[in-house]
Amino acid sequence: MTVYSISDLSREFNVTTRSIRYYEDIGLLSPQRQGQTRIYDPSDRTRLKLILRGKRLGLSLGESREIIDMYQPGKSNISQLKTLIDAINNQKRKLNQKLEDIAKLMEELSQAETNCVEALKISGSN
Amino acid sequence: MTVYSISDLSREFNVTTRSIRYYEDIGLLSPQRQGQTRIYDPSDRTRLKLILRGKRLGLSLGESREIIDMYQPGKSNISQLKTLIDAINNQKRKLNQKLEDIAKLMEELSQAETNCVEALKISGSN
DNA sequence: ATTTACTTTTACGTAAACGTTAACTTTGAT
DNA sequence: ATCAAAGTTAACGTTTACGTAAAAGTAAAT
Repeated sequence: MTVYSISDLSREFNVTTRSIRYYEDIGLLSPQRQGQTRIYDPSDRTRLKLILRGKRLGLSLGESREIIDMYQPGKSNISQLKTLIDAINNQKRKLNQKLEDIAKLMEELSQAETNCVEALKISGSN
Repeated sequence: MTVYSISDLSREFNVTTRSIRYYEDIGLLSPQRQGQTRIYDPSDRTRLKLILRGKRLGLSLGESREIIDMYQPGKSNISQLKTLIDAINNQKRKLNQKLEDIAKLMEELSQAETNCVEALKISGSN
């Protein structure tokens, strides 16, 4: 069974140990302890990965928490499940908006790049 | 020539006037004045739209500024143009990372949704 | 044994991006 | 004329997500 120290994860994902402990403070992680020392297992590592992916997408830690919680429905009754499905579709809508935004930005950047290249040509250099 | 008041834009894009004035404070907008009152033209409106799109993508206001600046190369010499092209491609790389992240998240959410629907079926309801 | 590297808790500090009064002016409507 | 709605500046407050010591425990290596 693989385990990780806090600096293992810190190095692998290029985050400070301060951040990792902070994620624990707000309940996003809860590693085992060996005495005082934190011991992370693969599932902790996965959660951290999800948190960081969320960050890259501009999610707040709170939003990431919501999404991560969607993966473990736990002991849910029917109305809870329905609520969850709604929440999931909500997230999907937001993500689709982001896809749209990215597509537009990409196109505009390509246009800007073309303009630059043209300007370079005109200036007669390479 | 169309112009907008601050509350016009506030309503249209669902941001507070405080935010719009803040964007001006940090130099992202610079509307004309009619006496004290701010008057926004279509290009101001476009810039605001770009800022807000950046926010949805999780960009900081500084990052949005950088990108917006890419659209008006201004009076640039050759080495500046080359630097700009590099910067553009850098942004594109980041955006591709985001696309990847979103694709994974989407898939996982779909999986989570399927699990929910299955759980609902098993519980015999609809 | 002691240096070195890693870990811990505690706590104050900080940058970004606004929120929230307050106190005041301007302007269109009645 | 005056009242309400919208605009202004100025300034302090707040939340999020950590940064940055400080002081101390632990474990492996020399």
